[in-house]
Amino acid sequence: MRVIFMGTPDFAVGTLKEIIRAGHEVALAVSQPDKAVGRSGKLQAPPVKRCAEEYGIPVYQPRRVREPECVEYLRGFAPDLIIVAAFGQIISKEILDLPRFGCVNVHASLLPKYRGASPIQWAVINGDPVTGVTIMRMDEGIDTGDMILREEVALAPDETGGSLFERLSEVGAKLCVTAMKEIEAGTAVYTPQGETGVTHTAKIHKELGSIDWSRPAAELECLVRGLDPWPGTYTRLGERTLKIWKTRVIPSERLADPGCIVRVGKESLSVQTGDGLLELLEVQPEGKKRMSAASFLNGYAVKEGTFFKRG
RNA sequence: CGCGGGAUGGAGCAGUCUGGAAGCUCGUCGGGCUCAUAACCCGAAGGUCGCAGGUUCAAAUCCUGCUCCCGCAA
Repeated sequence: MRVIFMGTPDFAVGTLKEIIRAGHEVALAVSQPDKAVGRSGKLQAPPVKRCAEEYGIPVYQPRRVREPECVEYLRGFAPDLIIVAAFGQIISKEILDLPRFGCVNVHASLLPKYRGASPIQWAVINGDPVTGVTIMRMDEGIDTGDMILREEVALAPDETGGSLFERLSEVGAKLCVTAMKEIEAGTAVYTPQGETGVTHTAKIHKELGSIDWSRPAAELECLVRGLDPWPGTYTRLGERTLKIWKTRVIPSERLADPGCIVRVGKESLSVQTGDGLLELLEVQPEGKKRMSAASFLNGYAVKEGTFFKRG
C-alpha cells in the first residue's frame, strides 16, 4: 500500500521500519519540527525524521498539520492509508477522511484504558500487571476510534518506563503491519471500544518526579520505575538534588516521620515513607552519573536521622 | 555564546582558595581470628592527578586552550 507515516519519537521508529520491511511504499514521513534540545541548545531532528532520511523518504515537518495548506500537501501524495504513531499533534477530520482506508493509530495501551499521552509510563506508575498495544482506526475523538487489533503485554517486576517503551514499540510495529495486511485484504474487523473501563492519562511533567515521602513505599517504587529514564524521580538532601533510580520496598512499622533516613548500611540506605520503608539502591547526585547506593555511601557522608525534603 | 557542577589507583570522594612527599571510605589479592561470615584484625598490589601548552627551583594545586561527563533551565 501507499502510505503516509506520521510519528515523532523513538517509539514510532520501529513501526516505520516494519512498514518499510513489509514492502509498503512510504511516500512521506510527517514529524514534529526539530526542537532545541540539550545544554548546547542545538536543534535536533526527531528520531522518525532521522530514520526516514536513512531510507530516502521525504520528510514533512509542519507546525500544525491541520492547517489547510498542510492538508492539501498531504493530499498530493494520494495515500491509501495514513499510519499515526506517537505523532504529537491533533489530526483533523479532513486528514482522517483523506486516505481511502482512513488513518490508523498505534496506541500503547489496552484501549479504552489510558487514552491520551504517556500511556506507557502510567501503566508502570500505577503498578498494572499487564498493559499492551491497540491498533485502531482513528476518529475525531482522542484515542476513541474502533479497534482493529490488540495485544497484551505483561509487565516485569522490574519494568521501567524505558524497558516497557521498547517492548511495546516492537509489539506495536508488528501488530501494525498485521493490521495493514487485514485492511488491505478487506478482512479487518472494527470493534467499538465501549464505555466501560475508560480512563485518560495526562502528559508526564517533571514535577511528577518530585518524591512525596508521605506516600506509601510501594507507590513510590512504581513511580521510580515508571519515570525511568525520563524525567526521573528526585528529592532534596541538604542543598542538593538527589535523583533516585532504583529502590526496593521494605514493609515496616513507622519508625520515624516520612523522609527520614532511618538506616544507612554498606550497600543501601532506607527511608521512611507513609507506609513502609523505601530502600534506595541506585541514586544520582547533582552533577554526577547514576551510581549504586554503595558507591554513593562510600563518598558521601550520610547520617541516619537526616531528612530528605520535597525537591 | 542560557545557568551551574565535575574529570585524582577498579568504584565513590577529599586535597586545589593559602604551590613543596598521593589521602579517605570501599573493592581486589595475601595472611590472621572464628563453628562460621557479607563481621573483625594485619599486610600488599594498583595512580602519566582528563588532554596540550605556559609560569616556577618545584604544579593535582596558578595561567591559557581543548576534550569528555552530568544537574538545572528550555
